[in-house]
Amino acid sequence: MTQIAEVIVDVPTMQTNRPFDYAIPASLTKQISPGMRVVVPFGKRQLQGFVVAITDQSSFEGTLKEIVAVVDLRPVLNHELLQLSQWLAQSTFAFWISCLQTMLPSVMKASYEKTVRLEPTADPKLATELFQGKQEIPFSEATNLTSAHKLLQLQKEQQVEIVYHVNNRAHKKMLKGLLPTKSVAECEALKANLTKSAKKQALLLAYLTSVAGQTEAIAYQQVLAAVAVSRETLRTAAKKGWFKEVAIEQYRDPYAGHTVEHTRPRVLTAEQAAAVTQISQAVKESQNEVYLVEGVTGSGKTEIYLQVIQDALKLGKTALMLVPEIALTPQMVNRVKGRFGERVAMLHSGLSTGERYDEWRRIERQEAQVVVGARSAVFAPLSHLGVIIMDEEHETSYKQDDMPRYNARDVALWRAKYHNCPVILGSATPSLESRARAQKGVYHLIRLKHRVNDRPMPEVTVVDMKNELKKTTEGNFSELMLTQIRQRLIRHEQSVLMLNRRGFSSFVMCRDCGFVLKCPNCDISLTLHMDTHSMKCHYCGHEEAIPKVCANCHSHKIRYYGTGTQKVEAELKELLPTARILRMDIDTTRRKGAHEKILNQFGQHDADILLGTQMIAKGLDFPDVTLVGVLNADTALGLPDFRASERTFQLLTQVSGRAGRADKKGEVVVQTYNPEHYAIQLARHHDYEGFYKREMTLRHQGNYPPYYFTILLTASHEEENLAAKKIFQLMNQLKPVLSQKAIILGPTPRAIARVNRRYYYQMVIKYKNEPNLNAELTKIMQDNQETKKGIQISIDREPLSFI
DNA sequence: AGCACGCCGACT
DNA sequence: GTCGGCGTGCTC
Repeated sequence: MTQIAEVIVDVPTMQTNRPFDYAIPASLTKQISPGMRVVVPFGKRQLQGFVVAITDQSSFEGTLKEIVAVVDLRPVLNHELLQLSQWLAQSTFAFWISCLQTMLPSVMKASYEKTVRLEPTADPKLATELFQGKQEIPFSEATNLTSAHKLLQLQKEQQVEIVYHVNNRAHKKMLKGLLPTKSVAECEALKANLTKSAKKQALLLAYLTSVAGQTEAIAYQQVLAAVAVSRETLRTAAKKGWFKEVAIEQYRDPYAGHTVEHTRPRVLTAEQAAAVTQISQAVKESQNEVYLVEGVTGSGKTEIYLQVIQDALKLGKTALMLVPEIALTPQMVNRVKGRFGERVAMLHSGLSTGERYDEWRRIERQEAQVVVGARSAVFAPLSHLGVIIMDEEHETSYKQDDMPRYNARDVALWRAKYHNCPVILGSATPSLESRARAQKGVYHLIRLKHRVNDRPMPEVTVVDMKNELKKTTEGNFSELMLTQIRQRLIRHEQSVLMLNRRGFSSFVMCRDCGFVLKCPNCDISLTLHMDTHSMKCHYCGHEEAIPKVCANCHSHKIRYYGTGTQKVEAELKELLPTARILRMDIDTTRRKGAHEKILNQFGQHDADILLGTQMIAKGLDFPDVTLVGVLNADTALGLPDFRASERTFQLLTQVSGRAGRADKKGEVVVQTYNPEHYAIQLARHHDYEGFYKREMTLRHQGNYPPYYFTILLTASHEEENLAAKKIFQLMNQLKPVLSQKAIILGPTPRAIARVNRRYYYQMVIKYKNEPNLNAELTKIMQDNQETKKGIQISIDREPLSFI
């Protein structure tokens, strides 16, 4: 009976979002298995696809086509990851093929090429005129020289053939090497037969004697370094059969040249030790539990992670540790590499595609048992997972904002369930979703109340910028901030200044009283739309005129708010001409490695002040930094997002953690127009629990997460009215399916309504329990593909940004 | 996504 | 008459 493979083909559309059946030719039956990539005919073309199952019958009525080739010797996706891909596709409303591809290094995605090949029977004139003596030319080149029609005609006349190529872009770095085949005795015999003048060959044979019996291949490089013979001697020796010449696969080592200092486990505090004991027990007993580790910066979360990993390794299990991209600093990498050495694989955006592929293969071959990486590392092909760790669990970068729109936290929880292993979610400022689950007892809450060595928390001073403006002319620096920076300059200590760029000039605020215009229906800040010269709420669509006077204090100093890093740098240079300033923002860190370079410079005290955007809030730990200044704490508060307070609290807490070390006390100065705002006041007192309680009350009142689930639906079209029409139609389609308890916000135009010549309209569904919602949303995705007409629809489950 | 098929207007 | 524009439907 012929075997049949169910294949997901590389065509990301709704119509092809299902397995297609292919016959497995007899020659391939032995080597093919689910999780392998294959090349299959699809229409006229050839495509790459993934075998997701093997069966012996098909419901397809026609005759099945045969699989052309198998790409992999071994499956690139195991049973777990195949199942995960299916779940991911369903839960994020993405194409299955997109999910399969995001789980693998990008080089494993096929590239396609279309060429025209000359048939032997062709007119000789064609060979010179069109093909210029070549046998095969790219299709695009052919159409440049002649018309597409003419080519088709030539194809019908069997003068040319149109060929579709599927290229594998992943290339392994190969080295030539030798594999010893002769025994010691054989080597001695060969040596005895040599003429006296054959000194080099004698040397080589002596070497071969020393490695006789070794089953591992030795790279030529290594041989040449050990023995004074030339490449040519090796070549002739190989011909004579003294050894076997083999190709050795070489991993690109992204850390070559870096020396990593070996580190030992540190002595734990009582709190840390209790945490490690509890979690390691769960690792040992394969319990699928989630531990939320809530601890301020400096409470030693990383050491807990490392020791739990160590315990997992001792049990022969593996560990996955996820870290936000910006926190993957050399300091962080060295700490893990220093502890586990060769057993660690790193996956982050700093690697070249080739290096990433090599790290992935080291994991896949079980040569690495610990994986540290950013979002996509959650798909690392580790088997026997003992623990999954997600540091800075609240970070929004764990959510991917294009297809598939997955949150690495959900994937981590899924994998932990599959492997029956614990998950550690760590943060100084947990997301309300996670903290609330800990409250309900779904997660175990582990609170670290003390810092290692009982270091005091830095003192935070809040400066009310409304008063400052009355004192001086408009500027970004308060008197206190300047005094503090000057003090650091005198003491040869360093300062870190953060300019919050979130919500840059998108909202209007009164400079006298800090009043921000809010929507009367939603209690969400209104967004300034310069295109329509109005203030809009893009939750409910409310619109009003841009105010000329403050509705609260009738001041005329109401304006949109924001400033750039360059401007601040210039201002700072004028105020403090002697200070050496380093600027770190998107502009100065665009080049690869620039980020690291700036931090190194600052670490070597090449500058007194580091001025930057949010990116400086994480991962940097410099002993001489005793002042952290936040220039504008409240810009994010003005954002039309119910998570605005949460973000502000998290950011302030995080930057505060950058100030001061064991020996030098740190200070934090926060400038704001909203000094009484609870997010700022509670951050000032390092009171996460207080913030959690306060914010939960507000979320409860506003019917927001974690009390409600959310879905963001977006429709876009080049013509505004068509996009609007579609979103209203979708709302009408969904309404009858939803219960009375579901809340629909909108539809409204998106804050930046037009992007890339397309208009965007969106609506938000808030719900608690809607059994029919998933099916209807899936239907919407399918229907839309059939009646497209230029309309694009996207569905985002639990979006982290509503802008 | 491509590619074919089909139908319509604009030309050698 | 035919070339080439794009709307529609299919790919195991």
